[in-house]
Amino acid sequence: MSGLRERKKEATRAALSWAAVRLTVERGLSAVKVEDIAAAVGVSPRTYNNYFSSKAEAIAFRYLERSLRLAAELRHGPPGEPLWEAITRAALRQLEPGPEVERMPPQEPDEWAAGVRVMLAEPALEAEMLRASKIAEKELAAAIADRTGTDPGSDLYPRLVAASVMAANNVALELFVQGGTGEPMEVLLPRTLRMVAAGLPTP
Amino acid sequence: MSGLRERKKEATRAALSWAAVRLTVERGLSAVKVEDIAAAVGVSPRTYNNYFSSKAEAIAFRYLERSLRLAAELRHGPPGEPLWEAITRAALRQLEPGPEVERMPPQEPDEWAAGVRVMLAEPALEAEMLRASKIAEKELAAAIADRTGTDPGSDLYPRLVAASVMAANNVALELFVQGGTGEPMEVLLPRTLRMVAAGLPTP
DNA sequence: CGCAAATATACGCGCCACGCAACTTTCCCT
DNA sequence: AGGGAAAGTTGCGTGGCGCGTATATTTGCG
Repeated sequence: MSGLRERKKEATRAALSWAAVRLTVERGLSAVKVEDIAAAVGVSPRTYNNYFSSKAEAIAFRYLERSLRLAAELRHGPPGEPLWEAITRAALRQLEPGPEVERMPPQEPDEWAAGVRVMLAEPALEAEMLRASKIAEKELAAAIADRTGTDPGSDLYPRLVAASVMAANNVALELFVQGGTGEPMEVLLPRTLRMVAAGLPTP
Repeated sequence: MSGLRERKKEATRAALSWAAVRLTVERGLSAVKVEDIAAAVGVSPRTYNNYFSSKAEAIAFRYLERSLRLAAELRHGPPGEPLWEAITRAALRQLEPGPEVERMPPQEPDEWAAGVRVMLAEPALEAEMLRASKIAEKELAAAIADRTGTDPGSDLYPRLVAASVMAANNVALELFVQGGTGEPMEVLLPRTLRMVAAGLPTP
């Protein structure tokens, strides 16, 4: 599992993904060629395609990884904890910056945030992010099914909870990057989760 | 709005979309070239690209249209109706086959259903369907905001409700096409909607 | 009936996903 | 430790696709 091979592979994948994000934020998606991303990491363009089958997939990979951590956290928590508390804790935990952030200190936070907004507006990106969401949702449904003793193949409950959690997550994230209110994710996310957990009666 | 021009355009778009679906169900996505779709409708390949920028988009268009009807139904219903009743009614209304179905009588329902399953398994398709979902979700959020007097730009409520409704819709649809239980959409959908509306406590 | 605008088509270019066949690196077993 | 198997990397080549541009054709409107 943690042989030299696997670790090197993951390092290359992360490097490619990160390079793709950085270049896209700097120049815009269409101005970045696959060749550029590969060159930035020091591999051949062909190798790039062994890791990611499109530019969008490389960029969305970072989001996918973070989303998958939600399900992983849920599995590794204390089994006795009430479901929704465990979910909220796992969701908050996923917000903590991973070890990859320290590699790229954002020197110009404002400019970078603007670039990210432009990046997320790309339709191709949007589709790939949603796909990542759905992959994570499947993992999450499996984890919830484990916890609640339901069957993800035939029961509605785990799927619905997983879908609702991702919905809450995405709504909070949207509102955050859109920056309407200045509230941080640590505030928005628990609020949306509480709302979907409690139900959504007309206010 | 309903000039000859517009209607012809919509007819061409629908024909292209439908041809794309039919050919894909018959042969599989990669075996269908854009040229084939254009030829089946009788327009040039370049014209095809004026309507849809990818094969996936053409296929997902039918799903998009149906999903958008949900928001439209919600707007055209009686304004006094309680929100969740209106939503449920609109969601069920959207299931009724549109006028386009009568044009293509499915001669072999079983074979066709199998083809649809294969089609939906394509990753590129999945991404496009999700994108369509999100477009519809935005419309739905706007409609809900109208009804409840909230602001879709800054309030969590309409976005969360819209996201939850689409989540319920998609979960029901997944379970239906996957065919685990033999229950029809008319049963699954109200159930998932009731669940997300009432909240999702641990069972 | 004729002009303006919108749409369809023809041509062409550059990018990109991917199969194939060598070559190199890592792993595992004795 | 060492050697063969397995996995990863790379170069080459190909076909399809997204799209810009220019031109022809059709529709809408006065």
